[in-house]
Amino acid sequence: MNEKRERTKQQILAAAIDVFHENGFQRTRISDIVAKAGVAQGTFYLHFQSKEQIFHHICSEFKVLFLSLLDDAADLFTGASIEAIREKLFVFIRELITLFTANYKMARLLFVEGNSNGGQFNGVYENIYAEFIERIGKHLLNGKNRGYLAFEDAETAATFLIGLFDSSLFYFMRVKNHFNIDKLSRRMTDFMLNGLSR
Amino acid sequence: MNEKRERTKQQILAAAIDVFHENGFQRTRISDIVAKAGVAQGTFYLHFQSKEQIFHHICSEFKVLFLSLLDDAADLFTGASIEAIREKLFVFIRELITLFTANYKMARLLFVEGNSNGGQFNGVYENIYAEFIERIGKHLLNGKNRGYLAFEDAETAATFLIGLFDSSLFYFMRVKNHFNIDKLSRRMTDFMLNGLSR
Amino acid sequence: MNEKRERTKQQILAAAIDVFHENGFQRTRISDIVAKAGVAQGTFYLHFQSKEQIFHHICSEFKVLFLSLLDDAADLFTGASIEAIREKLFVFIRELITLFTANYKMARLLFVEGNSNGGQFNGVYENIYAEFIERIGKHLLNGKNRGYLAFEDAETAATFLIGLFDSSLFYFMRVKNHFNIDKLSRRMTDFMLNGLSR
Amino acid sequence: MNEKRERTKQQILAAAIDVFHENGFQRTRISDIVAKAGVAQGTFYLHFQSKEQIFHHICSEFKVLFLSLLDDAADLFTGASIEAIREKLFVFIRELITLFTANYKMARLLFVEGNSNGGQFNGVYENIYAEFIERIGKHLLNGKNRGYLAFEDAETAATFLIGLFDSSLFYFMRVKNHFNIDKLSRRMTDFMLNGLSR
DNA sequence: TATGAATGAGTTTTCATTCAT
DNA sequence: AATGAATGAAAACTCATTCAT
Repeated sequence: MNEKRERTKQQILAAAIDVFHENGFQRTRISDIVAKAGVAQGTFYLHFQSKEQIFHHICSEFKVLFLSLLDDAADLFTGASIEAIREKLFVFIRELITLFTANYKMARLLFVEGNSNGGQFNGVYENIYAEFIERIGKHLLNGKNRGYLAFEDAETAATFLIGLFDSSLFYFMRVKNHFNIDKLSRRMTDFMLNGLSR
Repeated sequence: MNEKRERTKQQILAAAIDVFHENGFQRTRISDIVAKAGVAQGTFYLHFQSKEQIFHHICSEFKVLFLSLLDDAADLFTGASIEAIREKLFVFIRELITLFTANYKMARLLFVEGNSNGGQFNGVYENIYAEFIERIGKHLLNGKNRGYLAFEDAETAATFLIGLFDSSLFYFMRVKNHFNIDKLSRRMTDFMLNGLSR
Repeated sequence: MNEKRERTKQQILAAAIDVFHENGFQRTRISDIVAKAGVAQGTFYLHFQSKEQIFHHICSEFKVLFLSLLDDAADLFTGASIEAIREKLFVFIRELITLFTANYKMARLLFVEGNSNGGQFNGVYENIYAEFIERIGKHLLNGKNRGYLAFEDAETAATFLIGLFDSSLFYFMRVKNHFNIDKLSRRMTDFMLNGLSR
Repeated sequence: MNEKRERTKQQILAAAIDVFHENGFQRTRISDIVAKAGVAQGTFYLHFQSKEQIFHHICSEFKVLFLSLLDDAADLFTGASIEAIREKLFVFIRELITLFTANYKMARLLFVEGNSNGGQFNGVYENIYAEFIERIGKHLLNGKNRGYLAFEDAETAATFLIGLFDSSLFYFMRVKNHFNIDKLSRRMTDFMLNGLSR
């Protein structure tokens, strides 16, 4: 019984991600979600309180995945040599890209849809973006202190890296059906490390 | 007479930019716009055909400003020396940032709001973004051919530059009340050129 | 087994009386009733056919108690002396008030909730009210024929007595936490008999 | 223009009184009101905020009429003789009955519908009922002090009078198509004054 | 040209009732 | 007999757009 309930909830979630991605938050109707999920209108409200709430739920789900990846990157820009650092950064970026591509729709909901819409979901977005920048900024300082990196201001540098990462990644995911993750990760890594060298 | 009409239209446009920026496209009501503009509900439709149309109008207005700047940058990455290129790039970026900050709300409507919302305005956005990438990509090839720049794929490199530019610029405009345009332009220029060096 | 079933039904009934009284018929949800009764949603429909039906059931339950009291009052206003009549009336009124206070919520559902709500339950209410007036009217005629009472029209007089009784009793039950039943019965009796004297 | 707006509002109000009276508050739909008023659904919301609000509005309208009648009765039970008092009371009751019959539907909404519905509108009802009782109670004390009336407790006596008045009046208005206002007023007056004599 | 009252289609949400377990 | 998940019809309310003045 409980298992079936959970299955229904997952159906609704999956359908919601799809139609939110397709039509945007505002333009998707609950009726779109339930139609795609194959359940009745009222069933939606057994599992979620409102359209807003399910959107938050989806964003939070991706946020957890994303932040756990950030946690694993604690010693980014800390290594025995610039080549060791390059390798670590490459692995990290590849993991990030893999996460984003595997959850493209969710990622886009949080990072793009969440960023617009006149403040309605800016809380979630700004919160996670600030976290992203702060952590990368800290790691960058490590690299600078060890003499591997050169930049004037950590926040600015972090913003450059992250901006480059998210904006171009979403571009590729949007316009290319498939792209070589390894190659893109490598190019990003090189561009970033070059950008932060003297 | 005609002058008064024009003034009314400008009032509506200015109000629309404000409330679109504040509440997002979907959540702004025509009644919000006309209230802020100080005109009657019906007056809106004497000047614009629909909510969609005024949004497009605003985006187009910024698009014109933006593309004319791009036109001026025809010989970007073409110069007598790397330092000459650096200076040209710096000037170009500073002009871009100046344009974006002077028209922050319009810029954000086009680049952020236009990017989300499930395809409703993706036409405008994707169109201008593609143009941006294509032109920068061409300029980059010039720079590569002359031996000033090193990268494997022009589209990828252009995407990096533009992603870095727009994503981080919007971040600064959103979270900082004021920031030093010169300094930011300089740092971006350096980061970009370093990123594109061997 | 059958005993347990009956207990469940009583739980639902008790809960229904409470929440109907608290929120009114329309505003109580079946989910409120079952929540208070501590049973599942579906269980309600094993015992009652609908929300209307349980409301009717409750009203009928009180109606039975009420009419049996009326039956006992067959020889009201029939007595050896005005003082004997006064005593009989006093006892009758006291019994009525006792019944109403002991079943305040049910009484209010029938007499107040049943009187409003645009005809939905007016059948039950009007039926019992008409019965009330008719019987009291008949008793009053007895009293008049024997020369104990004076009034022009029995229906009018009965309406006065009953109106006075029900309206003021509900007022006291609503605004006073406790009140002296004996005293109120005595005052009502005196007021009524005085009102019906020359 | 403004006049037409007002006319529309009055149409909606009249329709609302009708359908509230016919179906009760909960069971009337906005669509019923606007259908009867001959306007569109949205027009309702140009004039009233919600179903609750228009109900309050209607009750308040009657409340004003009612309280102004109460104001005029300041010297009730104050007179040169019991017969003078009887005449004053008769006039007052006749005015009240006239007001109630002329505005039967509104009166019933406030005094009956407002009394039930599980507390949703009890505020309005209880407020006006308490006012009624308090004022009549004060007048009664005057009559008692001058030796014209006899009763133990003014609140109880007032409650009797008012209960008799409202409950029986609504009964007559409900079951009789027409009734003689003068005759009913006279009978009520006599019953009340007799009821309050030794 | 400007006004603002009116329109009515469209969407969310609620909740009595059903039914598989 | 009891459960509680699922249903879907019904209703309030919003708001872009129209149109008479």
